Amino acid sequence: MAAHKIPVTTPSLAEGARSIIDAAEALFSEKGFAAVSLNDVAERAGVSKANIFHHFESKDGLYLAVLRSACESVPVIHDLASKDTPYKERLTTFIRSQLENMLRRERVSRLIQRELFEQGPLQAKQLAEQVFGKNFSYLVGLLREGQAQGELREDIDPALVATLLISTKVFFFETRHVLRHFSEVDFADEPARYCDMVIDALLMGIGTRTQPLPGALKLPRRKKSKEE
Amino acid sequence: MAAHKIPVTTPSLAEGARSIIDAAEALFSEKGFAAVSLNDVAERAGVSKANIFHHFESKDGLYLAVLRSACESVPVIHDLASKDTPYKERLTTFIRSQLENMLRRERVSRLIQRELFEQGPLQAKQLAEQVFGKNFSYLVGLLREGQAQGELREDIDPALVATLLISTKVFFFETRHVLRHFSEVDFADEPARYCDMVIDALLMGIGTRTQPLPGALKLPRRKKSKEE
DNA sequence: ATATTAGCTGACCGATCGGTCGGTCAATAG
DNA sequence: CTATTGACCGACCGATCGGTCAGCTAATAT
Repeated sequence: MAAHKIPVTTPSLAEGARSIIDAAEALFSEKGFAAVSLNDVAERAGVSKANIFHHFESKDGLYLAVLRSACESVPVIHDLASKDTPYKERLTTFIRSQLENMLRRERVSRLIQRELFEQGPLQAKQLAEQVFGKNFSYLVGLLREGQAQGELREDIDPALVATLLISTKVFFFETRHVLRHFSEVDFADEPARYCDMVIDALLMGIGTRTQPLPGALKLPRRKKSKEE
Repeated sequence: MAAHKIPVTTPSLAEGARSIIDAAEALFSEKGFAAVSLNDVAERAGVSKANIFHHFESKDGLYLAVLRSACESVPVIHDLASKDTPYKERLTTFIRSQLENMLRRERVSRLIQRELFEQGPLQAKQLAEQVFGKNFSYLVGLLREGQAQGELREDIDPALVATLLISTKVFFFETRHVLRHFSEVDFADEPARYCDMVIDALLMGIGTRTQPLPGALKLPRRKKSKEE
């Protein structure tokens, strides 16, 4: 009886403000900041435009709030498996779940991604960079661990591999609709398989084995060269 | 005497129109379509706003013209070396020159990239996809060649590797200013070295060699596993 | 010499932009 | 009961938006 019809006027974030943020998030992530008018937001949220200014001080303020909410909602990447899980599997699971998260929460991802690529109001950019950086650093750590366990080449920069993996993930997310049109591509709708293939190629290498030593770096391998 | 003071009223594309396209290209690539007003464009081009409508039928028309000019200006990727050049070198040169081109022509690149990521006025998107697709297909061909010559694993999808390489290149271009802030990254200002490292890692693989056969695919490699 | 055309402009248009203001309404506090 | 407060709204503001229009000028065609 005590808890069956609470009016709940202010459920932690006004409810009214939430509907505005939701609407704004959808619109901003679709069309970008400049292309969205506050009339659009108000209409979509089902409130008056004046109400937006009651909850947020300006359009920029609203955008910042939206981005803040988006960044908070990005799931923190957690260590996924025990140490004795095969390293390749750990890496695959990690990348896979990251890509899956991006695809599942497309609006948020696009929002952050755009902020990363374009130059926005500094404060917003810092938010996005923070999320991205956390992601990046964790992956670098995971790769270092792989090196320490002797499963990854020691002579390779973990930051490079992290960049490579993340770029692959982001690029897939951003261009899968374009890739779908290409006759050469058959993985545009299979993110999991895509991740598997990428990690497989990266771990094994795409080159046929001609030199056994993994330590050989940079020396210009020349084979079947007729010159000189 | 015959060719030293020609008035050249219409040097193939109006000159006036060119200055408008130049200004628009700069602004659109910086801030995106919606955030640029025709007043900005007119001011930057040093013409009246009405003059823009004399040369182009609308803001969308101007944007399309800008994008068209940008796409045309993208250098066609040409076969770079003779067949007996070491394959790794050919690949490296190719990716390097592509990234260098992107960096050198930043405005154009950003314009096309944005069109690829965001959804624009269909016609514009098709233009960008065409440029991207040409790029992509050529790279796939180059990789197939590598397979035929026996320098690349046969059991790997060339389209996957092409996606991986292009994503790497694009991602570097888009986020180098962000990467620069990361303590783990020391290659944010060295595109050429970055390309070398990526190709090295990709060709050799980042994993330590545990199974000699390049034909072995997908079987879950387990080493030092205590389970079971 | 005259008509036509292209390049270009300032003045102007209705619509929409981000933002303000005065006020209504319901809930809570005293 | 009244006072206060926060959520909410319609009406409105000046500025700017994309776009139009009448007209000027200089080159070309006839």
